[in-house]
Amino acid sequence: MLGQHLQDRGKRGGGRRVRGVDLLRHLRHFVVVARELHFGRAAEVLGMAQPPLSQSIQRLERELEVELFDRSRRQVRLTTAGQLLLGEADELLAGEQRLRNLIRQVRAGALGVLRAGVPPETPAVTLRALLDRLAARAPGLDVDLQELTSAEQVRMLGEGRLDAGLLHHPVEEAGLRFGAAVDVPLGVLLPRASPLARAREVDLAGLAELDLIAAPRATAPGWHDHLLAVCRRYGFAPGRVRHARNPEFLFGLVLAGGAVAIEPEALARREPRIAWRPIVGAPLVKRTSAAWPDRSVHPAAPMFGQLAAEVLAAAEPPPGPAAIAPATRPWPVLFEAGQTPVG
Amino acid sequence: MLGQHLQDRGKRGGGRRVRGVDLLRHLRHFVVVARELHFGRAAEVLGMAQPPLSQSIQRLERELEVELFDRSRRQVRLTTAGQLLLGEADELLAGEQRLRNLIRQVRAGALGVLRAGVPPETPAVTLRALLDRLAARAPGLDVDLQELTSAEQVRMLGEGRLDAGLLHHPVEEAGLRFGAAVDVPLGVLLPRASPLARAREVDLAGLAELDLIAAPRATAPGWHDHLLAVCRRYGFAPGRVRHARNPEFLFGLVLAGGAVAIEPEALARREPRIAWRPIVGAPLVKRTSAAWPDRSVHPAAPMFGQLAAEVLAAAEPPPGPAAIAPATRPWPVLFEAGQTPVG
DNA sequence: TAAAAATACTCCATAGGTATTTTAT
DNA sequence: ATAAAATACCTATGGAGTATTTTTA
Repeated sequence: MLGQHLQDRGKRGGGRRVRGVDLLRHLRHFVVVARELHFGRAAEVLGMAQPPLSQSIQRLERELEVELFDRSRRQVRLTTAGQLLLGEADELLAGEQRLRNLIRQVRAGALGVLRAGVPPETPAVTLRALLDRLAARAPGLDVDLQELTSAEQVRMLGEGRLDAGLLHHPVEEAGLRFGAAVDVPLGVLLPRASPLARAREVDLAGLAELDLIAAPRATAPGWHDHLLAVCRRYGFAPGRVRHARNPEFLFGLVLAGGAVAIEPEALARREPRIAWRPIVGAPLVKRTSAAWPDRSVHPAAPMFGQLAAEVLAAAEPPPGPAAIAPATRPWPVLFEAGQTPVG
Repeated sequence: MLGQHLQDRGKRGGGRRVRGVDLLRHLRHFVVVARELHFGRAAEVLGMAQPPLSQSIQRLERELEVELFDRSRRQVRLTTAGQLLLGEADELLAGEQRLRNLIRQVRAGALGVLRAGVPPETPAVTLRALLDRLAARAPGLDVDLQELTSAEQVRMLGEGRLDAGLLHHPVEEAGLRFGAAVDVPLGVLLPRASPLARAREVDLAGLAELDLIAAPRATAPGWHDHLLAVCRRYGFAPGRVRHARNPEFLFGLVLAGGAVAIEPEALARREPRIAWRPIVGAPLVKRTSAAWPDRSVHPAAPMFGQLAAEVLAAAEPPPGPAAIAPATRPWPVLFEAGQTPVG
């Protein structure tokens, strides 16, 4: 059996595929033919002769085991399979361009500075962990971390004055891409002395007539609207909304009585006189994720997003590993009988 | 100049690249080496010998003109560039899998049925146009169009009982992907006889004390909350929200007086006794886009999304071509000095 | 019969294999 | 001294070229 290349030539169910084809090259050919619907012109566009282009498409069709064009008539037409492939092929080729652009930017380690925003309430340990991990993963990258509200980050990302941000959802802005999100369950902050603090859980409807303490709407408008909408829906229509820009003032308002805040448990731990109680039915979570612009992406922005998600998830141990949001990668592989070609 | 292969061999700024490399193959190699951090083991995983793997990585490094690994010590380490490439490479390879899965599903034209949802208020002409285009682009595809509210669609998409939907934003649901969105400006529906209808535009604050007519919240919770939040912010706190499930009842409530609806202009055209007036500052648009599940994507779902966006945009002629939402493709190429490799 | 795609063949560089050398611990 | 990667060299095949044939409107 030495040196015997075992090439079972069974046509279906194990085609021999000794080496496979250069898929990206063939797809580049395919999209041009699909656009021109004429092999001769397409070959001209591609700067090659017509016969090898015909062969290239044939190879692709054999590789994918599907007919892409209908050449039964004089006019070439796309088959349904071809139509569907065209969309995916465009995406894949765009992905190749993204990758090459990324590398071009990063060449020679000239990463420069990543201007990144984090929410103002981020604890120092989280910042520290984030900076440490960035330094470990991308030596040579300078990180300019700034404390900014979600609204400020959205604005600065749009203006190109920020490369990446860590912000609170929902954000309706177009032109942004988001990394993995982390959901943190919210509860009610009460004075320990409050009668409401005696229960293990608090019902939002039971807060009626109290004021609500929240960051000013301009800080994160999407979140602010969502918070109020959910409160109202569950029967808590706050008499007034009191604005607190920092935790200290917020604690002061809570301790003064007559008002509650709805925040993550971690925040309450900073002030021993304040109790945190989950909300019945857990209707509110704060979703945080990294964001960066659609275009002119800083090469390290997605890495920042991934590390930020890891750090946030680690800072929120209680619900176990389930706290991490659905998609670690924005575009996961479809898990459907997919064998991984590996040669 | 006949047949003269012009191959300038300048090392930088135009490397000769007679044929280029099979990027996907090399990236498959790269990700395994990056995972194992050991060429020998990686070669074993890949089912190949170590020397060609070393060469493969070297070729990739030459192709991208960047160092990916630090082999100066006995332990192989990723460089910063390698770290960054790893993320993009994973995505690109995931894209390849998506593409191959798509083709596998579509092989032999066995597309089956696309179960698609559309909003109940969709006009018949729009439905007709959508079905016609789908039939043209994907002969052999059966489309099962159902009129469903946004909330129903989200639920059914999650349960796998729907392949694609056309729904109203915002939708916070995880596990969904969205196609191109279309924004339709909203205005106020008033009885023609109303004094408010005399002005060219209506100020939301001027509606105070009126009731608001809207679909029940359960129809599209995200949209409902957004609508009320914006109304309140602009000084229109409706005394009551009256629920109308269909246009006829909505018209009836408007004509009865004492209540207004906030809807697209197209809706108002169905009832001559009702006037449509834009809102000062145009603070409200209805954003509609197709959605489909993250995983187990029906092969025709993205095509449905694209066609739906085209049809919706065409049905909304006034603002010209600018009505189409930002990203036609979810992940556009970065336009940054990117030359398209075309050979 | 004419335009257009497919086939037949030739050539070369990439991608893989085996044997051996270099390097860092 | 040894594990591990790099280098040297060989082979085969995919991808592109030119010349020619087949096909359909």
